[in-house]
Amino acid sequence: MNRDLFIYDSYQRQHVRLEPIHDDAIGMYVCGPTVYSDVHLGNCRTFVSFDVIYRYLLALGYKVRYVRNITDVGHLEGDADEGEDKVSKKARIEKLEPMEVVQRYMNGFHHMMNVFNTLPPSIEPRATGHIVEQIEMVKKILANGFAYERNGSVYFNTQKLIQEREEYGKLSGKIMDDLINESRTLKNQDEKDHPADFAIWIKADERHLMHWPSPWSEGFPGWHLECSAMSTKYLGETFDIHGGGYDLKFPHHENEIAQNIGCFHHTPAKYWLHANMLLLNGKKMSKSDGNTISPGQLFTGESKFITKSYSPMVIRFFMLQTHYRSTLDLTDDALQAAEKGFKRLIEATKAVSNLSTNESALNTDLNKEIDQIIDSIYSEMNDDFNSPKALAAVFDLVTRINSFKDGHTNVNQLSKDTLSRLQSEIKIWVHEIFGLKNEDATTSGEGSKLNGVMQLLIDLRAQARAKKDFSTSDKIRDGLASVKIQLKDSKEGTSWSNE
RNA sequence: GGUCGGGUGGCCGAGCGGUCAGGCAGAGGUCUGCAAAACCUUGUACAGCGGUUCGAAUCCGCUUUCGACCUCCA
Repeated sequence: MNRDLFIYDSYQRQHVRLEPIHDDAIGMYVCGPTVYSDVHLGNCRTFVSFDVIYRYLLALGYKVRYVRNITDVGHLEGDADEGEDKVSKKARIEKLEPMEVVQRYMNGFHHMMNVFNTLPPSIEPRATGHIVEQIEMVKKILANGFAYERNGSVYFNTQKLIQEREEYGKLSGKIMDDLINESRTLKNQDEKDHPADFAIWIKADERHLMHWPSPWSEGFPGWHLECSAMSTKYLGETFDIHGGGYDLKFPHHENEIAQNIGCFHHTPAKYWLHANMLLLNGKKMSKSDGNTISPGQLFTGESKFITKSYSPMVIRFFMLQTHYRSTLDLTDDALQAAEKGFKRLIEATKAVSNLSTNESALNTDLNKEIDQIIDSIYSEMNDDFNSPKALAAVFDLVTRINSFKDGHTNVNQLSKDTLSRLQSEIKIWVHEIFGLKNEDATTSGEGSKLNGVMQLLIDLRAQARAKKDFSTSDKIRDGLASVKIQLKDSKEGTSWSNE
């Protein structure tokens, strides 16, 4: 197994070789969603990106513990620490229990992750289930002198961290002097010693529906604290990979690093990975100016930004055609192109199973070429999970498979070993690593019935064609076309596919 | 205003010092009863202006433009 994997670490700002802390096991923490509304399509891209990373690490034979949290308390509205808790607010407005809000949107999130065929994480901890751990962490940070209490709330002392460790701001590229000086004029009315300080425990006012007892007040944990507490609990004080969206770099990840240093005197993760944003027609998605589209709208086609509906796997394929660290521009044209490309990929993945060789025309050069292409898929992916390049190599195989299938290239040039490697590797890549599944219904019970019906029609049409009864054969083909089933004639007979 | 990251052919997107990205669309061809599918061949590119280099899409500087985060303003 080729584990010569290089990744781009946002913290060091360079490509580095992935060297896990423990030889065969990797701990990976990815910041999950705050469940106070429907999943955003941009979130889906982030989680699909990390899903492919997770799947690839598994394919390399690593034992991966993938922890992705659910934020169900503590994420406040607005920038400041005095905003209202997002979940709490939604619950108040809709007159629901906070946990009803959480459950509803968490279910929706899980459903969408399933629709996009992402693997569930190994552990999916919730912030509200780890209040005790968070309180313990606040105690430690206080004991270490990196936090102070004001009227029942506890704040992290960023200035002390800057002075003693020259650390705060490193991940996000903030300049410490700016953090010290520029923000000094703002919001002096609150109880923090310094505007850059942030709350790790917040005293609940009467509006807050969710609160817990603590040594400082009846309150709730700050948003950033949950990730520090839960990653430590499940992955240890130091683990391999910490991931999340680019927009979480500051303040969320920066504050997380601060908390871990304040508590354990070192940063939590060896490597930081950040997935880039999804744009719509060249602009960021924003609900306020209407430049937004939901996964549901994509699947139904009900949006002014698209001309038709697109299936989840087409969207997933579309996402994989771009590197996870690049912004991705969603447009109708691009989706249409992705749809056709995806279809060709899936058709070839199915067709490869039917190939067989008798080795009567062995061609060592060709066998070597196929082997090299397969190896290159791995080496492309080893370059910071370069899925677009890996896909390009897979398409090289697609062309060759189709050529064998049509008889343009003699399949008997292949050795049995090469063919079986080709057959298994393309399925590993398409289905297991890229997580793309065949969306045809042919594998289900109804599907196999349909297969029988289709075979009958194909046979009848073949008979008609043999008798040069083209009006009958065309009637069958056109009739099927009108229900979106396409017939494809080839030397080896007729096959069919949806759309 | 600050920090960081981008501007690649008709569209989306890799590449980041010298060699083919890839997908989709376009053109020509093969196969086919006709189609479709598939295969083969093929054109058009690196925001602009300077500089470094034997050689730059790739490095440096400036200009312009876009995005993210922060800030400001509301």
